[in-house]
Amino acid sequence: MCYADRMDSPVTSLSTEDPEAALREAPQTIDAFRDRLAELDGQLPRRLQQCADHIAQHLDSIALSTVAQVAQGAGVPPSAMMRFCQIMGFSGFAEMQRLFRDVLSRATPDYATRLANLKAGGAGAPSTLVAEFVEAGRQSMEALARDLDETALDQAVTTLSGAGTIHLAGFRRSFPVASYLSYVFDKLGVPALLHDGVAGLGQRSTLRPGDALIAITFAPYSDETLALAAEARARGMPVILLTDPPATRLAGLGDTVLTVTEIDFGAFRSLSAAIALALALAVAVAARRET
Amino acid sequence: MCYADRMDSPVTSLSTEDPEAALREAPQTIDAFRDRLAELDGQLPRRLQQCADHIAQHLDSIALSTVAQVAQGAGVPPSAMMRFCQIMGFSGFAEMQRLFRDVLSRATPDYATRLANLKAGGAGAPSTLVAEFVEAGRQSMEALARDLDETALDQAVTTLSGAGTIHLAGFRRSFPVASYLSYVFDKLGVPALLHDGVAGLGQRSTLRPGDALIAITFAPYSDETLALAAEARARGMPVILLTDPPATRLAGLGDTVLTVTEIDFGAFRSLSAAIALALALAVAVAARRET
DNA sequence: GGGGATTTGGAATAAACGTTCCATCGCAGC
DNA sequence: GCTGCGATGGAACGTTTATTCCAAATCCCC
Repeated sequence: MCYADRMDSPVTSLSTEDPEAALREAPQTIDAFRDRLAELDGQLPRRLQQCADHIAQHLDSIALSTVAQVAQGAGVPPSAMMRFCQIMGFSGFAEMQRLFRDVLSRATPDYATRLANLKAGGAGAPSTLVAEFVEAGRQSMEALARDLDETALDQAVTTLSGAGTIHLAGFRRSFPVASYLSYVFDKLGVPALLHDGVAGLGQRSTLRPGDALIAITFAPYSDETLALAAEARARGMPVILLTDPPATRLAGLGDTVLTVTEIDFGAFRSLSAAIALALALAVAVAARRET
Repeated sequence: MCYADRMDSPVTSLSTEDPEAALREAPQTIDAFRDRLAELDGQLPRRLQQCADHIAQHLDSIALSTVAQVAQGAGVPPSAMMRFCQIMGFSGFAEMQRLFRDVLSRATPDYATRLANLKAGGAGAPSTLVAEFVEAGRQSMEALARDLDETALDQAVTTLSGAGTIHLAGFRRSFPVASYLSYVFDKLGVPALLHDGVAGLGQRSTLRPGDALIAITFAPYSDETLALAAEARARGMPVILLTDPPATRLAGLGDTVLTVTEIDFGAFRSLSAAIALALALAVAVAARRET
């Protein structure tokens, strides 16, 4: 099947003085690790390919698992996993694991301790609140990375990069996101219009053919935003909805629905994830417009 | 096996029927762990106190270290560390470590993998941007937790909870933060006024004795915000500055200076940390006002 | 279909690590 | 100063975990 050893068959035989393939240095960073993984992909025997596939999808688990566990996860005997580690350039599993452990421990130098100390300030103390919001924000970020719908995002970028003016709608809780988008689009030179509802004046007449709308609203949804989205749709404009899951009630309102799971603390949400997604959207649109 | 006899063996060798100290169950969460640590503090023999002190300040390192390493860090022989684990209620170091490992692995289920996958989408791809902004936001959050000046925060809360109306100033990049604060204060029933600069109208006349100002501005600082802060000070109002470090240029402008290190990606910042801090500030102020 | 080479799985081995035990030490009360 | 008790440190032990090795299986090429 994938025995491609007619092509100079490099890789596995680290034996002699093969100048081309042998003597791989062990990856020093996670990125280098992934590069090596990609490079090896497709030219490995079956069991080793299983190792590679499984590891590629469970990078995190390496730091805290034993060979036996990782091997079982990949459906191979431990010895196969050992071979795989050596092919990757490490002396063995232990050395490979050290790479991931180092990253993990450097990622949180004293973060957890500090957070715990802040929390220990006592219920209601300002520093405790900061800790809680930091925690919520961090979790929101992770949820965003985990649950992002790349297809929907790509679609949104495509739609928006082809639009004339980009209209921005977001009230109440969502207004900060909308206003930041407005700022960012302005800096990037993308025509965008923030519907801010000042003085109760509508700006509906600015919705023109060829434009698009980004509507940002979280449950309980804002009537103004929904109305604006409906109006835009009625005029045949594409609508990008940025909301929280499940977006069932809004399904008919947007051509593209982007969802972010924002972890609340108390009654307030951090907006971190929504802003990060909005920012990425804006920069991607600007980049595609320029080309 | 060690988990089995945890059930029937009454924990450590703390004598027999001591009703006060004995029969400790092992902490199941990090918070419970810290509680137990605090409870034990001061009533331990010298070496064990050393263990407690060191561990309290290096909670993170437990998950990825061996007994020998932790013991060496605390300056005690491994056996002392073992005794400490048992006094904490665990069967041994392994069981204690499991608590921290579980937390660590649950904290990042597949986060790192997912991030790496997103990044691998190729430079400029929307998902790559999301990954970058998520990373930036997460780092900002950690920086906030690490560098928070609790004294300044407490001072700000005290000042604001005694104020009449709270004025909010933040333009351009800082406007989303200010507007969110405005929303939150409103929901919390705290009188607050957002200086939004609509139509170039000033709102300076609303600055009244007994009020306070929260001015949010990041380098390069916005002139409007600085001017408003100066005006407020001239009228004898307390000014809370929310800015990025170093705030040297602003030192004379605010009675209390709160700094957040926001990690940028490209030319844009996530605002996550600023919003988290602002949110905590608002909730703390509201809580103190009610009492 | 047979020969040579590679791959595979599991058993054997080695290392690391956690845990326990006991002799020694230090200290408080008598 | 002696006695008793807890604390201490290090060495010994047992378990877990990584690693190696080799015989059997598989595959490719001729």
